[in-house]
Amino acid sequence: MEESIFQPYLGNRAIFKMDREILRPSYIPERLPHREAHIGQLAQVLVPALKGERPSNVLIFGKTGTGKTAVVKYIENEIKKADAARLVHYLYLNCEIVDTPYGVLQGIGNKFIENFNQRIPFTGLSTDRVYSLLVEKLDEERRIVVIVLDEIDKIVLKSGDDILYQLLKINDDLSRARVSLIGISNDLKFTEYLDPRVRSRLSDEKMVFPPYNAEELFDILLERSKLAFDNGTAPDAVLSLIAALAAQEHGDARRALDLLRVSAELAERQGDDHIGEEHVMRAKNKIELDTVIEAVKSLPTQSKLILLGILLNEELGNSKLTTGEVYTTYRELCRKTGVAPLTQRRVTDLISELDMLGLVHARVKSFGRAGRTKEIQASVPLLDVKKILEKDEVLAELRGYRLRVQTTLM
DNA sequence: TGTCCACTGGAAGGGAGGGCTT
DNA sequence: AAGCCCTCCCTTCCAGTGGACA
Repeated sequence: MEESIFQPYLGNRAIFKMDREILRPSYIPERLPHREAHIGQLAQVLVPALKGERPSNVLIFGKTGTGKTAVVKYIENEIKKADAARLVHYLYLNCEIVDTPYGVLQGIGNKFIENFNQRIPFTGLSTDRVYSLLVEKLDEERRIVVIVLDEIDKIVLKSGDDILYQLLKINDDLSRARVSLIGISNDLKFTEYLDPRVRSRLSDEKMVFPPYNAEELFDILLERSKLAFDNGTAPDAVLSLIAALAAQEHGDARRALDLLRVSAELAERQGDDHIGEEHVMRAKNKIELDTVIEAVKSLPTQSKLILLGILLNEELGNSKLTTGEVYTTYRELCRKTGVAPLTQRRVTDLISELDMLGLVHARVKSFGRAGRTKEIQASVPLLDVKKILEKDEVLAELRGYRLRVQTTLM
């Protein structure tokens, strides 16, 4: 056999029995422990579709990693297996990715157009045109169309509920096809932002997915590790530890599975034949740091400048800042790098975005006579993140830069 | 009790960049 | 080529505000 640089790492101690995809959250297993009841409930709602009747609309609530998407995908597979599957079109759209009215209509429409040349373009048409095209396509056949809108709260937040209103009354414009909606939301209060008409139509049926507790997470992990590993690779004690850690993070099964997968990868890389608690702890740190680093890397330059400004202040022992201070520093960094500065209004929004990404803590606080403003504090490891920021071409010239001492007094 | 600071965050709108239609 | 349309990223403008201090 030929020598290969991969040779030493191939073969001998493969810790994964099969494909490691099994431990990715996107993998849909044969059984979803502790979600049997939800599957049953949703199946019951959707069963009319198999008889050619329009099912009720459904609204599903639950925090991240509570199995919402998994259940919905599971049902999709089941429907495809059924005899009447031809009549039923089940399509899934993530509104965090397609987050504009135009995008949603275009996305749905294109699932019904096989001919590439006739596809709806991603821009150029008016939304009304796209809607008409969609109606026309849907109505070509007698069929039931179930549209799953995952992260439906995201689109409402961004573009309002007009698009939902339009989709909810699309049946009035159809003569042969029928459309049902399944909305999935992380945010329990999301219906408060909806127009009452939209709210009542959308939530014919409601389902709530509670977070998993530690025992339930343990069962999920056990089930998956049986598929992914040989006996003894992932001891119960390790699975319990992972379950306990993930239970603290609001019962997020996705976190639990990621933790198990990364732990296994670390063990494998180290040449161990089973996962130990130390792998889990290292995996936890690795995941946390990787998440932050990924988020920082993909920030636009302006946001990077803002974040760097906050970190440079922290370096000087100035860890709690006001919007004004952040903006002053930001202006200084813009001058140094020759970047055209944005207005303070815009920077306020970018700071809020950093907050939502979890890279900084920002909350409004009143200092009485001294005004009312955000109190901003970095929540990332200073040195690691600084190093990442300095890799950006524009920020590179700020390497080693120290802030001019502020004129503000203690 | 009222004042007043330093913003906050909504609203409206502009204009660049994508691309369709005629 | 001219005329539209949608989205993104920003700017301009501004009424509103929590609470320390006088």
